[in-house]
Amino acid sequence: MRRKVLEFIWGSHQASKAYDLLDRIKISEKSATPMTIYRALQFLQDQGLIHRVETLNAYVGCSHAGLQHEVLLLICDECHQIKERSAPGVVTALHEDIAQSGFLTKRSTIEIYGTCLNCAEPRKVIN
Amino acid sequence: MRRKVLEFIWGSHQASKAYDLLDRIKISEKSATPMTIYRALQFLQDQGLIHRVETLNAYVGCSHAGLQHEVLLLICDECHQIKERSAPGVVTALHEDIAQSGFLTKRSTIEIYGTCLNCAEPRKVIN
DNA sequence: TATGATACGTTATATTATAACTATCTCGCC
DNA sequence: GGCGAGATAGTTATAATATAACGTATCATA
Repeated sequence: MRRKVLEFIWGSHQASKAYDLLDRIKISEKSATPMTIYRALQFLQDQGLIHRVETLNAYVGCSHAGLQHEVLLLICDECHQIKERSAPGVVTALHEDIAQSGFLTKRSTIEIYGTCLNCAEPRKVIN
Repeated sequence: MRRKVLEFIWGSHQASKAYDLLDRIKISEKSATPMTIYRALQFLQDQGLIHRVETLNAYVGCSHAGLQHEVLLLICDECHQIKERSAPGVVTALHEDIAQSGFLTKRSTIEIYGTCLNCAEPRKVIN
């Protein structure tokens, strides 16, 4: 079950919605309900295999599975593809900056919207 | 209506949930429904008077109303108070770093969880 | 064999948010 | 004064997202 959910999520560079996953899972697993999906999603998050995209109420595969890391998601407004970026330097700088105000960071959600390289320079692709 | 919603939100340093606001508004405005609240919230966001806390599905007053700014929320796990921090330097650095990979940032959501100064050093308060 | 842990099934419900249509109010303008 | 346009709010219904609570099957192993 969990594997199937993971495969669906990994099959897309866009974020997957829980109920869309449910619809797809139901084709082969007739007994699937929302619980089925949410349990799988919880498990996969616990294992660090997927991330939840908070701004979209959706889920995306983790590109650095296994490694502990700060999550920084770049979400393209045009193609809706999501890239996970590891920018430990800047993120650490951000945390240190925040620490100066006396706030002890435990975890952070950073989701950035804009235009990805492919969508910003379509000519490179067309010509 | 909008003013009342804003007052309720501003009356707390914690995030306000839409349906909690609804319950409170209903005391004086019997006709209030979810639409009432969500319309007010939308308006207040458009005016830059409040921010949505994506990780909590909740809303918090903006401490820099009127100014255009990157939003960076510090959320304390202990007291649940939320501080809005403007850290233009680091956030700009983050955007520039991301720009190097060819991604053009339009907007970002940054929500950081941890322990605030008051909760981290309770002795300062007690002694 | 008992038993405890794990994964999944099942039913119900909670929580968050929007669609679509209607009504009212205000204000400028003829 | 009366009319029309835009803004605000009322009303009804429903969509979308997520969890609670309890039941069942399987399996390793003490």
